[in-house]
Amino acid sequence: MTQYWLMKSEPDEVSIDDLARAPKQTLPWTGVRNYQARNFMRDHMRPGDGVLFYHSSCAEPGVAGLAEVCGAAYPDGTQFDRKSRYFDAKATRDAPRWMHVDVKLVKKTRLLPLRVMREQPELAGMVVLRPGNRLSITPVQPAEWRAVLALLAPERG
DNA sequence: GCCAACGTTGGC
DNA sequence: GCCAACGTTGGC
Repeated sequence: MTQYWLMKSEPDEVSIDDLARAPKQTLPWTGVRNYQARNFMRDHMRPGDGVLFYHSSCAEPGVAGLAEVCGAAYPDGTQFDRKSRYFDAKATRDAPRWMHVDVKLVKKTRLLPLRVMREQPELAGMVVLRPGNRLSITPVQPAEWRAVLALLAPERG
């Protein structure tokens, strides 16, 4: 059964346009260094799961597009790379600590600002909107997914 | 740049 | 295993 997720990315690092320009419009979701977020990718994501691609830590945070999970989780190469800011000295090839999935663009949408999302009663329960939430990957309920898609529908301008 | 929230680390 | 200190996230 398809599940839905919200995945945060800083557009200065990886934006929805970067995803659109990537080969096969697919990028590996590297650099996650939080166990809960890793566990979502490793244990719960399935190919075809829906992803809200969210821009964070920027002038206008919000949902910038739709994407989907493609493939199962596999070890994050950056944990072994001494030159990477994501290097993890405690990770080994035999016992990798950090796993990630690949994410493929479905479509870039107009921006749905966080500010607008907060105004929607049907989105009030979204994990990402909870005060103090810092988790970079959060589950999205089917009803929340449908509500976001409705808010992004072109006829709503 | 501020600061609240919260995850991680490490001493005990 | 507790918990204080510290670092990071991320909206504002």
